[in-house]
Amino acid sequence: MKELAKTYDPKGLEERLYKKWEDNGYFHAEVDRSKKPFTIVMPPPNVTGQLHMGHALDNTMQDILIRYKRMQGYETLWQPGTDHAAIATEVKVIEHLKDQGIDKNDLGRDGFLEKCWEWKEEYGNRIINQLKKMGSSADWDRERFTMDEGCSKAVEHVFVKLYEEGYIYKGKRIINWCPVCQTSISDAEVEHEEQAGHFWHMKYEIVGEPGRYVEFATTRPETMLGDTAIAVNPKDDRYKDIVGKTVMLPFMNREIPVIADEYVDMEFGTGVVKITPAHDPNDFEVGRRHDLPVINILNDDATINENGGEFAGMDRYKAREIIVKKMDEMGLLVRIEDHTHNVGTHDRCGATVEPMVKPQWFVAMSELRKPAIEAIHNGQLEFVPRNYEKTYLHWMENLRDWCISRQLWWGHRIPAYYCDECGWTFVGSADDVPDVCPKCGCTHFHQDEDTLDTWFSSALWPFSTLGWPEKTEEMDYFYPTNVLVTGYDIITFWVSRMVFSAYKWTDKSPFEKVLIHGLVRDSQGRKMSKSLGNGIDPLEIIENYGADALRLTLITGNAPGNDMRFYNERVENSRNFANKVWNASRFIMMNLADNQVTKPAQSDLATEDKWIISAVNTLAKDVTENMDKYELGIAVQKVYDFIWDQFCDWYIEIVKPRMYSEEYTASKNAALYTAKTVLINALKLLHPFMPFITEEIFCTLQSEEETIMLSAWPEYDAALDFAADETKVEGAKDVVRGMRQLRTDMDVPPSKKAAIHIVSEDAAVRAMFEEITPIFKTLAGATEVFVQADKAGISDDAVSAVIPNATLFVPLEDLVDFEKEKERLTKEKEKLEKELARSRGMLSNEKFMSKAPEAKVAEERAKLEKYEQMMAQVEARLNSMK
RNA sequence: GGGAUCUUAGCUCAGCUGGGAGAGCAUCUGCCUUACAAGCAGAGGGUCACAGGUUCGAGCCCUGUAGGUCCCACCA
Repeated sequence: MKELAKTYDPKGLEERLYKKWEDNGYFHAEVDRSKKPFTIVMPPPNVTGQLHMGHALDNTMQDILIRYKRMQGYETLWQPGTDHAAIATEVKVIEHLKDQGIDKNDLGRDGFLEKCWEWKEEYGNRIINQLKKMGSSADWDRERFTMDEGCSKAVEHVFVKLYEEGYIYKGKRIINWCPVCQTSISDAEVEHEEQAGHFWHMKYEIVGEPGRYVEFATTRPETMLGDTAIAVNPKDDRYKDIVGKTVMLPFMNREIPVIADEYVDMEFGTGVVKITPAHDPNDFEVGRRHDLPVINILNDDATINENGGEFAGMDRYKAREIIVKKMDEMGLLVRIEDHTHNVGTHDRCGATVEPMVKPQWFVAMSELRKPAIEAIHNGQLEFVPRNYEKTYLHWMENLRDWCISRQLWWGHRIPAYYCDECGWTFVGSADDVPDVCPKCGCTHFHQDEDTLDTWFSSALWPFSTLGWPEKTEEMDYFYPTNVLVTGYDIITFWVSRMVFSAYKWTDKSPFEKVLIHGLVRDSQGRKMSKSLGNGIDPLEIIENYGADALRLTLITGNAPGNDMRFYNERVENSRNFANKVWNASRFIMMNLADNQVTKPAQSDLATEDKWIISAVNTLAKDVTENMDKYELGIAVQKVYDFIWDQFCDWYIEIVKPRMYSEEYTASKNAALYTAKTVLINALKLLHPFMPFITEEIFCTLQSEEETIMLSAWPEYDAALDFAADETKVEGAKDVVRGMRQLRTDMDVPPSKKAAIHIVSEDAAVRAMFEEITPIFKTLAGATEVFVQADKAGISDDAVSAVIPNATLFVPLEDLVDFEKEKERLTKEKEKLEKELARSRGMLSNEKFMSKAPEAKVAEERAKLEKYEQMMAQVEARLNSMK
């Protein structure tokens, strides 16, 4: 067997093992009807993105689930791919071109797209390679891209169908416009941020009644240039008489009507609102109700356009300043109030969004969302944790139509074609565009300039990646997928849209569960961001500590849906654990050496052997349960505790003398066999979380040809349940701890002496004591252990029999501080009293007795009996000390 | 304004359907014991935010209060 280094060094090893896995095709999934499928579709990272902690967490969780299910014998497909990330990529490419002194518009559409594809070729594999460094066992043979041929076909198919069925329409509606990116954006892409601003109280003069004014307040004075009405509440008596009259709009010298609309809140401000249908979503609605003209006063870059009269060409904020000044000069500015209000900003660039009226493409949501809402109510779709269902439902229920057109070049171009002459519209694939316009007979068509929102293609991801709309074997076998793992931040962007799309096109939910995780924050709880420069690079962590340590850190101590803080001390602990596993394995391998270990007869197994076998058996059951409930953090914590606290700190220590035996005895064989098998099972349970180190050790123990990846997940085996031995060893541990404590208190050197205090008259307890004596001998320096039989309990002879090598007996009273002991016993008594009350309470409770399973009742009875015994002993001891 | 969520050890956080308060880090003590000092054996430290309620029993369930975080939302 090969020698292992003294400390675990993941460098080189991870790369080597990953290559082995990939070369052997272990990640690859095929349609195999003899097996049950398990599918996860990977949230596609931005094609030109870089791995950050969010990806690291997301992918680790998915990889854990996939590896777990794979070991359980499922045909596991982890479907990977990348997203073209329309605006994110386009912005990057534009910046890159700018550095070279090239302007996007000079290149033209085709030239620019060529650059984008070049960019994609150059960086497209970067993030994939980074995901591989994490150990991700995705089926890379099936890697997809949202703009590859198949996905693009799916997108076109969906667009055309939705259009034909009337769900997609083109309309002049108010949309969010980003003046910096020069494109429309959807509601979900707008972030509202509170900003300090002003409330400008101004007034317009009523036409025909010189000297009479209507006062109102606004946060955006410049929009007055596009005002087409003044509105009051119809119930507002203050203004009843002016409804129907007109007021004079300064600068523009336009008469605009005073209208009455329920939208106006009488309590707020002066109860009067200026109406600018072109630049406010509410005003737009009001305008529609009253058939008001829509006057757009802004250019695409948010400067005032020719409709703004004398202000044309000015920046929006400059215009605001001057308008306020002039209004003041005209005596139309009443006062200025400080006011904080919510301003919409573009989540990509941070620019203040301007509501604008533009022709855009929309998806009508009111019908499509229905099954997606119903899915939660009928349980076809479940979130983990459940409370995110509320977020999802709330969003779904309050949804407006989805603006899907973007004024970008990088993306799926809208498959709509217009006749050059008459504007007749054809929606369909390029090949089907008619040669002659059926309306005017002209033969020239041009395609819509806009592209689709990047989430339009993402919405189809769970099935477009499996070949849909073609009828594929994959679609039939792997779909619907089992679980989607993603952050709560994109439930609205992505999850909701996948769900309604899936119901529309496949008639079912795209996944059974959505496992939600939180954000990875820095050590101070801040979001990791480029601008703060507080991002921790996962690759750097991998370089310094290894991928396993990173993965463990991301999963430990984190509950689904909760944010987590990331800092190096936590990774160090994970790294230390990896080292612990490494060294424990190394120890076992050293002792295995050239010995031919054989399966021992059950009679050769020592108490501690059965204990640890039983413990790992129970562990497998518990961990499996946690995994099935997606409690990954709890699952790995249990494995961690088992390996470190039970297996290393107790089992290996207990068993050392047996292993050191020169002669190859049955006892040594049993210890080696037990250690090895328990280690292998523990490694398997750990493998989904820490794939590399477990594979390396597994292969060293077994053979290079094998892989832990495809080994069978440990299953609970009732035949390996040795509850009695677990109890014995747990008892022995208690006594050993007590001895250590006593020694510390007495300041006795470890090799000198110790004491065991037996408080039992029970022959069975004495027998058990005898059985576990080797443990005391090992862990407490046996040959010089001092034992004092309790006065009420065992005779000195009995003790001698138990520890034949004991050389000296010292009366306990000489070792123990009498007062301290009394204090301890009193506390013990109090504790026991509480326990007794609890136990008696439970057993006398009707509900508990009638509902609790029998085993639980029996357990409680046993406990009560035990407590009663202990109580009697404590009381006897206390009395004897008086 | 609506909704969600959190408050547990000095710090960061677990705690699954109510049934003996936990981990890591930090602190302190003693150990280089032939797997591991990236280690071992221990210790200290918590009115589980506060106040009520349900229960034999509450960190967990209910109500209220205080404070924090996040999401959604058109108050001009």
